[in-house]
Amino acid sequence: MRGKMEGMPPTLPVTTTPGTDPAACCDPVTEAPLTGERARDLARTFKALGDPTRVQLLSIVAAAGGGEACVCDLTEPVGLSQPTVSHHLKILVDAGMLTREQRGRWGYYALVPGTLDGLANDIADIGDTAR
Amino acid sequence: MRGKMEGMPPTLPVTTTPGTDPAACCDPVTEAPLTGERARDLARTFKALGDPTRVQLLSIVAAAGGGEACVCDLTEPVGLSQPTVSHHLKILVDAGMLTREQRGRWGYYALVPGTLDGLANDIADIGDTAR
DNA sequence: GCCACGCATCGAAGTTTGTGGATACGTTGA
DNA sequence: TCAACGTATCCACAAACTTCGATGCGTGGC
Repeated sequence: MRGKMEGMPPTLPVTTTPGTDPAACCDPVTEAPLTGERARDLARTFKALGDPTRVQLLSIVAAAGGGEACVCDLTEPVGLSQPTVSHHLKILVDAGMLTREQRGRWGYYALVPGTLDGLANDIADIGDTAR
Repeated sequence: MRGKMEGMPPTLPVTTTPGTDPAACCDPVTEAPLTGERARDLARTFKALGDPTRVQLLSIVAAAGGGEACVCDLTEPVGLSQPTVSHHLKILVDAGMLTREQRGRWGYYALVPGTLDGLANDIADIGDTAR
């Protein structure tokens, strides 16, 4: 399918480079937009942020004094059990957005410096492709 | 729990405002970081981007000539069936990141202008809270 | 009026995810 | 040495997600 040449594209301005087959319904992908691997990496990060609890945890850690927080200060704001909070924190650590450091009895979570800015840039880049 | 005052915070610089109970393991949340509702909204957007296929679709649409693409040009790059691609596109539309317009026989998908930049700013804001 | 086409929707199967109770592990204080 | 504490891990279960084949709906050409 998609190989017939009956209907022509209606009103499209067609910015395609001359010589391209005009039989398609619209311009095919002009430039390679994102490799599959890059898309997978980005999606992995987005999935880690795809839960309200984790977004909240991340922002709490970011807003905490000293830039770090322990689990005991995180369970109450999100209103979930301690195992569940630990689970979410592990996902954020595995995604490379938080670090965990054990000091004495407590485990402290802190933001990994560049990741949020880097992610913001990646998102803006996708938008810039459209121009 | 978390109300005992036995173990004291080890080496924390403690930037807390004086008068705060120093018995906690670390500074509690100093400033309200993100309302639950805001976190939910953000997470909803992130979840929409939490699939490699959707990230790829978004970037293909962004990179397409004219800033829009029809389903017939999207199924092949992602290597999935047409119903599945339609499903992913619907999720992106519901998330407010794409628009769908029917012109003649074809349905065209295009980026919603401000959303990606807005999302990039939101992410950067969370990071800015930390520092 | 009929058929071909592009695409959305429906139904179903398999997988992943969120959640909490129970429990194990390392640390601290007695 | 032992008990209490802070957390991570294990287990189980319900809910949500991804995927595709089948089907329905609107548009366009004959």
